[in-house]
Amino acid sequence: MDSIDVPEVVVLRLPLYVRALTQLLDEGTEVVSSQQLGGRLQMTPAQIRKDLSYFGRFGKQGRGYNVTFLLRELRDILGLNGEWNACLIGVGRLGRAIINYPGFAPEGFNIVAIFDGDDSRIGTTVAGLSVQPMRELEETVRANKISIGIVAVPANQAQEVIDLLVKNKVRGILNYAPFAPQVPLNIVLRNIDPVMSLQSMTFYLRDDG
Amino acid sequence: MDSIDVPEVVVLRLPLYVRALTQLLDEGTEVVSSQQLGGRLQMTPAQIRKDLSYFGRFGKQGRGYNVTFLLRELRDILGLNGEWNACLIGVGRLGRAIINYPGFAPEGFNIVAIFDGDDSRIGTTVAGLSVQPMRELEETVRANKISIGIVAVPANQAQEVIDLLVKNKVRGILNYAPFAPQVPLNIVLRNIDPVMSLQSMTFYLRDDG
DNA sequence: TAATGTGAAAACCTTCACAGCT
DNA sequence: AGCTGTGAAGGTTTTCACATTA
Repeated sequence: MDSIDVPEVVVLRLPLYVRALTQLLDEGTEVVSSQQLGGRLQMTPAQIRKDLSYFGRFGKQGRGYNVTFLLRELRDILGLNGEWNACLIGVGRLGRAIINYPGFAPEGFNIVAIFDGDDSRIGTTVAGLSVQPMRELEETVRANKISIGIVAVPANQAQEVIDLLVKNKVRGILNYAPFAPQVPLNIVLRNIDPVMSLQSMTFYLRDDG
Repeated sequence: MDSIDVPEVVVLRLPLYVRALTQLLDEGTEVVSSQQLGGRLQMTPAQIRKDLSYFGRFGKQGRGYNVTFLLRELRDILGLNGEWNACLIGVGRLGRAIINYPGFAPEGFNIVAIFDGDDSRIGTTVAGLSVQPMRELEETVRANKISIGIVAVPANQAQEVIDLLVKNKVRGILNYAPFAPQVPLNIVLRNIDPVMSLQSMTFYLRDDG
């Protein structure tokens, strides 16, 4: 393998390209140049070409990129052509919003099990799934080949939930709890934290910025 | 002013420090070193010291940082010691989840008005606020000094909503719609996009990563 | 002694600019 | 003629390492 040396920032941008290309496809565009793509995404054509060059040569000189082809390649690189099983931990207000979010499934992310530490919620049904107790996590993760854990418990319980996921070989964690998790180096962590987003935004909004 | 030259990455990390310091304060810790803080946040002590040095000299050699003091300073730098008024556009499932999210208000972010383009929703009440039609946005934004717009409409309507916010002098936009918005340079945009987070995560989860 | 604050060095990332292909 | 792919240049960010100070 030679994908060892792709900068992480580049990987973070690939989904953006996937988005833009999907939209272009919907619009019926067959070919796109780095110039045009850059226009949509507000980035330089050179950056797009350089990013793509880490993975291969997808364009045609003088012409640009075939949208369908590039899209398939990028989805392949990101591992998006299969399905991913995820579990959700925490079925409070936030957790229920997450499980009802209609954006995951069409992209191949399936929440196949839900857990909660609160006994009164065990056995209730949310979005067609029965809420399971935490002690069933190990078995369920294994049986369902769950590789992603979505954490939607209160901040003060989130670290122990994350530790449990890690112990059970869940390597990808999407954390919605507003705190800074500690995870081993081999775990892929993504935080969804709107308050933090706002807190850095205000720096630029103060007085006149 | 001399804050002109603070790298954006640094500003993006400040809220993380705010988080960690708040937690330390809760735990009763009075003084913290860059070493300890780095341990919690999984970053190097040098980076923390360098980041802070853009804004002033907050520590004491041989000792570390006074938690209360540093927290207040950082909140000041970020403009978090006052209140911020925001409006929400889109009161579908996602919008309702956002307005019911209990994390905003304690941090000084108040959603004071909600809008929707769908006539059937106008006048209904969500979380104590009456849903207003889009045409009232201009007046409401002005009257309530709204500086942040939270966008929770479907992707295909999001650009026009953002254009409208921009036209009405809303300079900060928190976008939940899964697409790549185009905004003028002076607008501060933050995207909340869990699917994109997952799509870059899977790159590292494929085969053995 | 212990930890900050900071120039300088190293690493990393973006942009340039152009050869080469269609 | 037009656009890609890419070394090299330029710029930015991180890390190092140490003088300095409580």
